Amino acid sequence: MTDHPIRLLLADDHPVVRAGLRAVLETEPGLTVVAEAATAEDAIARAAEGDIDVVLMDLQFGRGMGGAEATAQITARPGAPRVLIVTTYDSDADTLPAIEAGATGYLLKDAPPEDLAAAVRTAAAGRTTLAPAVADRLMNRLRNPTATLTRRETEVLALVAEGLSNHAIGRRLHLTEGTIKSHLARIYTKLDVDSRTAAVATATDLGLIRR
Amino acid sequence: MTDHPIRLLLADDHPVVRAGLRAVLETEPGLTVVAEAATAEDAIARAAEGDIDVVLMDLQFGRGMGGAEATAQITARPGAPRVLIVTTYDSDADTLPAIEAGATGYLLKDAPPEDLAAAVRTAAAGRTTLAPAVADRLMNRLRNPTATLTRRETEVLALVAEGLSNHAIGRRLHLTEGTIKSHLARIYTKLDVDSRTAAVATATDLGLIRR
DNA sequence: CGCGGGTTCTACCTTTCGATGGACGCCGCA
DNA sequence: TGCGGCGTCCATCGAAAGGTAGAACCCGCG
Repeated sequence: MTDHPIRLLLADDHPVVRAGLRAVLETEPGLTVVAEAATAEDAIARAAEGDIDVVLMDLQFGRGMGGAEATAQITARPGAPRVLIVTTYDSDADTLPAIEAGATGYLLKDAPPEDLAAAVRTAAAGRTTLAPAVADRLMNRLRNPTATLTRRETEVLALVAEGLSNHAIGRRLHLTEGTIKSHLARIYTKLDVDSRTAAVATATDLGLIRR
Repeated sequence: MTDHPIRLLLADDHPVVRAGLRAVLETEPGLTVVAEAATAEDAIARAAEGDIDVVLMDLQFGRGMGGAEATAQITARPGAPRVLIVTTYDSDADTLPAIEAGATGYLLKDAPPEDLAAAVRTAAAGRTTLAPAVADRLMNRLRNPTATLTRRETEVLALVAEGLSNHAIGRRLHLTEGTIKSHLARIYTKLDVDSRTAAVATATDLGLIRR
């Protein structure tokens, strides 16, 4: 631990949430909010100035870059601040990219204030805090490794999820209908399902495709 | 306008959001936060005490009742406070039930603080404020009236969305496969699609089924 | 009472899908 | 260098789903 207070940057597109984080964290001894950012781009620029210890980063910004990519860019620099994800969502599709991007912790916004402050201090020290729900998800991920789809397969499955027929997907991707069927067959075995709708259902559950 | 300050109840399961709303609204003259609730059930009980003018209500609570149902129960009583929805989401599936439940306004959490305060004053006066995105959605809804599915049809479509085959759906609902096909045919014409996956896609877009 | 709408069912035909098997090229590893 | 695994691509055939055209039942409502 250093002897100066921990300096925070709040990155969230919701003014109300920024005000709430500020209100909660500024009452804590040893914590100071020195800046706010309403977009991911602003957060990157502000974090580069070098006077920040911990960034509290939302994942979903209304427009522009997402929090995961911003996290990657912030942590890429030498001497970068720690990034603590504070978001509402805990789906697979969100948590894993954020953690891969170099986030030091992952909290949900329903966390009580004392947990939040504790996580900030932990992050400032370089150690990791995970929300229980996120930790569970990661453990499950390690226990049953999720089927990983190739680029082509996810591409095909995404179009299936939009309701396109095999023939239409083939035309869209400049492939034969037979090829689409072959890709789907592999997808079915990987996801352990036997129909396109079931594949879409489990893939969205696993966060393999959007929606 | 009355001469006493407008008394507010904050109903949101996120402590950070409650703190943010409190910080934003208490700096406004003529507004007082007199209570907070972390669950929909608490909000109903607190609103029944009669000393509240406006309830700021989230739609998504972690567990238990949702904000829409809580809104309905609060506004059902005589002399009930106004309910202003303040939420992150603006999907069809969320907005319409809330408005039907008697909400006086619908804001998104990315609203700037001054809009929030203005909406609270408008709500206290009994008039409606809608976020622009929500207003757009309602206008579109009026222009192209959404297909309405019967109970049976939504039931069938929900099972389709889970990946079941027509035969499996028939067994689940104690119906013939032919009946399922008949229901689906009607669903397709209503939604103007021609496949089960397309039906699931547009139905989820329209908020007719969950996920 | 008649009428419309929701629900259930039947039958036949066409289209699409899913299962299977095979082929080619790329890349890593022996 | 050769071999096998993997991603990609294609074709064939039985099974499932979709299109069409009915018909009957129940129930609420004018």
